[in-house]
Amino acid sequence: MEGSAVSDSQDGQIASPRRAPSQQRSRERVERMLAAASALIAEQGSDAMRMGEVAERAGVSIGSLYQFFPDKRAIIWALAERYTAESQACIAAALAEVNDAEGLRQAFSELVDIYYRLFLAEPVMRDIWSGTQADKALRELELADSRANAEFLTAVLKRLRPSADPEALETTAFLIWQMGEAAMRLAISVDRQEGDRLVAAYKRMALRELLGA
Amino acid sequence: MEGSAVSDSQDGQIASPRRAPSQQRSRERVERMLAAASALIAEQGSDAMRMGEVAERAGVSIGSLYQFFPDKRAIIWALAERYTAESQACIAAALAEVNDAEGLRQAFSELVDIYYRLFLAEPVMRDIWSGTQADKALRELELADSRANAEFLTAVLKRLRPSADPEALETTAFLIWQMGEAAMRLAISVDRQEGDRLVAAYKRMALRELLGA
DNA sequence: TGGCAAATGTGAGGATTACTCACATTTGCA
DNA sequence: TGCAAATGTGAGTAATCCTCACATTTGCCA
Repeated sequence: MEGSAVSDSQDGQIASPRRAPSQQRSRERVERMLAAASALIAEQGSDAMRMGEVAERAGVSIGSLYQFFPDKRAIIWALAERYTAESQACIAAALAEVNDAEGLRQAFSELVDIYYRLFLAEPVMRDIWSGTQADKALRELELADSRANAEFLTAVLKRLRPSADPEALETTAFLIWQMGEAAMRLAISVDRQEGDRLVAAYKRMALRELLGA
Repeated sequence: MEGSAVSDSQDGQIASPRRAPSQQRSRERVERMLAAASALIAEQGSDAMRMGEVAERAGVSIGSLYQFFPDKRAIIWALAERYTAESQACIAAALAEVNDAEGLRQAFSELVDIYYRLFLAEPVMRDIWSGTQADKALRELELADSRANAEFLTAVLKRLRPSADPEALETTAFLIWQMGEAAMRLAISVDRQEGDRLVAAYKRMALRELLGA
């Protein structure tokens, strides 16, 4: 029982694949399952997504689905993980080279715009991040992701303001990041015009905090 | 069929009592149902709350429960509505008399503290606001509540800065309010010390925005 | 190449739970 | 007192997640 590759989701813990697909065939099938889940979430939201429907659309049996995903949340979690990994790389790249205030202003402004467009365009991401508050495992993932992203920001701030209290900078960066996600969620849930204004206001506030020591 | 007091919850719409309790007896029973639900949510969270358990603990049958609440969400919604009504009155009172910058600073600071303590102390409120993102009806309620609260803040800002663009003030107030709720949710999901720092940082940022024109 | 263990595939059925409904009881009122 | 409306009941229905005993396929080695 030890040494098994199995890792079930329990309580609020992370739900990784029940069994890692080792053969080419199963890897392809798992991809089909994820694609089906993604499509269904885009159409109706993750809450309305039925496991039977995912299996049917992926052209596999319900048993196969559960061979690789211990439960429904695990599928959503797997999709969320992909998004976070992608966006984290993007964020790291955008902030890595920033060395002055003007650079930070530009990079941050661009990041906010990218995120906003992503939220507007990606129903799956939107849905998953919405459910983030209710699901413990997803919330952990989002918090971890947010901390990681905030760290890139902290690194920039430490470069720009070496004399400031590092802990305070960390708190500020983390808060700004989380508030950004809150602002985005808010922005996409009101009409487009108000959403744009809200994002612009957030950007202004965040930059004031980041730049105006 | 017209003129009935029935108002079922549909899709993402508001779920009000299926039938308004008109007799003393039923009013007391509805109170017991709400109390039972509240206790169960405090113990295990609204997701784990079972309708059968609510009925049992309230000492009524499952049928009686559904006589007054069209579905599970309606009970949660009813509890949420009480909280929002209470806190809105409190906020309105705190902001009504504010007429200068120093008054705003004090009133806002106090409000943030009150809210933070409330979030820390009230597991039910915490749980309900967490689920707010996933449930359409709850989200509507929270948005409406947030807009109402933001309006009190907007009124103050208009008094303090009569020459500013009113629409911009509204956007700012709404955003600050929503970010506050995000900051609170974040603060209670990390350890207490970091939570305190996050709330303090939020307060500082919000006040800078509110006061420093 | 044959054979075998491990990996993968299957879907009927178990278990849980929100919710319904046909019928019983209680209440307010003329 | 009688009766209609309000209220109360809980076994039963439906929907859905997930399991499990068994079938099939694959990789691998003698």
